[in-house]
Amino acid sequence: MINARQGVPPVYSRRADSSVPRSGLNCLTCQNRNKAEWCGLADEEIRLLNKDKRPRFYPPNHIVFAQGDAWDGLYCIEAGTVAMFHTDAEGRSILVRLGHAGQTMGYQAFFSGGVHNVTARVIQAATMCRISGEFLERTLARSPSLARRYLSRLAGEVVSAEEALLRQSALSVRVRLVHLLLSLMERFGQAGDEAHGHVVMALPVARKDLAAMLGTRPETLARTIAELRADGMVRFDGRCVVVPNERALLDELEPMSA
Amino acid sequence: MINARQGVPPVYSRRADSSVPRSGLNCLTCQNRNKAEWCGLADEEIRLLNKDKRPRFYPPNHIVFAQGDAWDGLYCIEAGTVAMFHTDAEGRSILVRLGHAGQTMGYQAFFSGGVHNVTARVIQAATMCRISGEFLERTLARSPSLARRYLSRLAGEVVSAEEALLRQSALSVRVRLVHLLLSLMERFGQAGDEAHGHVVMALPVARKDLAAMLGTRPETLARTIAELRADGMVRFDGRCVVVPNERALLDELEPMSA
DNA sequence: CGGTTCCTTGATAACGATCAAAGGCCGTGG
DNA sequence: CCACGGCCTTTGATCGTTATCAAGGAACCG
Repeated sequence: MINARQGVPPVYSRRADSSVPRSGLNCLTCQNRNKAEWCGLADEEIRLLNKDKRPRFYPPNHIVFAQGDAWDGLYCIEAGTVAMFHTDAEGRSILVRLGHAGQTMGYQAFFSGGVHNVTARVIQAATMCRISGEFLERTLARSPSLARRYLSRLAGEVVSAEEALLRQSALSVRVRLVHLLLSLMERFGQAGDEAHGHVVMALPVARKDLAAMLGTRPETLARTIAELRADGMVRFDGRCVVVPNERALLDELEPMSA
Repeated sequence: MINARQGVPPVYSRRADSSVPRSGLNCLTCQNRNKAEWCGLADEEIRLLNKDKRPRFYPPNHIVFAQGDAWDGLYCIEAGTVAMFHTDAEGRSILVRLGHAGQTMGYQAFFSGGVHNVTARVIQAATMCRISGEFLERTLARSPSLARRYLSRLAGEVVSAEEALLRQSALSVRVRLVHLLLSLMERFGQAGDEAHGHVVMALPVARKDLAAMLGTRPETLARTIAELRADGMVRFDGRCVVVPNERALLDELEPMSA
C-alpha cells in the first residue's frame, strides 16, 4: 500500500560531490572503530574492510539514498549527521532516526529485501564510507559474531520502534517533545556551568525536521515550544537550546508526583 | 523511561494448564514446518529441535510471558493465536502484533538483551512448543542460515514498524481501520459466494483488542465501525465481519481518484 | 539584492479522548 | 440449568488537542 519512491523531495543531489575523501581514512585508526558494528572484527578483517570501503564527503541536504532505491551498499558514518525519513504515497513523512558518527546506515534494506524504505538526507556535512555488498556478504559468512551484532541491533530497533509507536498514540506533542529533547541532550548536550542540571545544546536539526521527528506539524511544534518557554522549562534561540533545570523536564514525564 | 513490568494486567495464569501436549507433536511432521524460521534446517537439526522442544496447551487469556520478564525461551506456535501488547508506565497499551500458527515468538527479547518488551496473551486457544536458549544458541552457531533468516525477519519488522508509525501519525482512525481489516482479511477472510469481492471473516480479536491494534479507544472504534456500516462498507455482527465489496474498501485508501 | 524557504502567530474546524450510562454477552458459581 | 456479577460494547455529550488555512516576518542562498 504505502508505495515507495513517491513524495520524496527532488533535492536528489545538489552537486554530487566527488569521491575524494577528506583525507586518507583508515578503518584501523578510525575514531569510530570501537563504536561501529565492525568493532568485533579481527584486524585481518578490518584490513579487508579498509580496502573495500570507499570514503566520500557529503554536503548538507545531499540525498545519500532514497526510499524505493535498490540497495547499493552500507554507509559507515565517519563524521556528520544524517536523517532518515519514511514517506508515504501522499508525501507525508516522518523522521525515523538520526545517524551519527560511528553508526552504519542501510543494513535494514540489505537484510530485508534490497530496497531502501527510508530516504537518507545529510543534515550536517558528513564523511561516510560506502561498503559493498560483496564485502558484507563475505564477512558475515566468515565472522558469525558480525551477524550476531546485527541481530542485536535490529532487535533493539524493533523494541524502540514499538516504544515510539506507543508514545505516538498515547502521549501529547508536549510530552513527546520533552522526551525528544532529553534524548537529544544525551548526545548533543553540553553540561552548563550552573549548579543543578543546567544544560546547553546545539540542535542538529531544523524545526521542520524536529516536527517530523515528533510526527507533528511545524506550526504545532512552534506553539509547543512557545508553551514550554512560557513555563520556563527551556530557552530556544535558533538552534541553540538551554535547559535551566533538567529535573523540571524529567518531572514532565511523571504524571504522578509525591 | 517507559518502564517495564507495569500496568500489565494481573490475569497472569488462569489455571496454568499442564504441560501435556494435545498429542505427541513432532517437528519433522509439523504442519508448520515450512512456515517457521526453522524451515531451512537440515533434518538432523530438526531432530534435535524435536528433542529440545516442550509442547504445551495454553487456554485463552493465558499470559505466556509478560513485559519485563526475563527471557525464558522461544515459543513456536503450532495452532491458535497470541496477541503481543506493549505497555507503558501508565498502563496504556497497544497491540503490537498477532502471532499465529507457524510463527515463533520471543526472539526479539533473545536478541535484544534478555528481557521481554511485550506481554504475550493467548486470544485463541493455542498449542505452542517452547524452545530453549541453549538449543537456539547451539543451532545459530551451527547453521548460519538460521541467523540470516532471523536477520531478514527482524529487518522486515523494523520496516513494518516504521510504516505503522507513519500510519499512526498521518492517518485517521477510519483509514487505519480499513487498512487493518484488509490485512486481517488476508489471513482470516473467506471468499464469499457473490460476484465482486464479497468477503467474510471471523475476527480473531475482541473489540477492545482491535482498538488496541489501532492505537485508539474502544469507544472511538465503535463509532468508526458504526460510520463504516452506515456507509455500507462493512457489516459487523459480533466477531463476524462481512465486506460486500472489497474494492470499495480499497478505494478508501486512495485519496485521489480519476 | 531578490527570491525562496523557514519559522512563528492567529483563527478555525475536525478529530479523537474522556466521562457517563445503558444494554448485552459470557463465564462462574450456585 | 439458571441466576448473578462483571466485563465488554455501544451511544451520547462534551472538551481538549492538533491539523489546517492564512499571513507576516526572518533567515538564507544564489
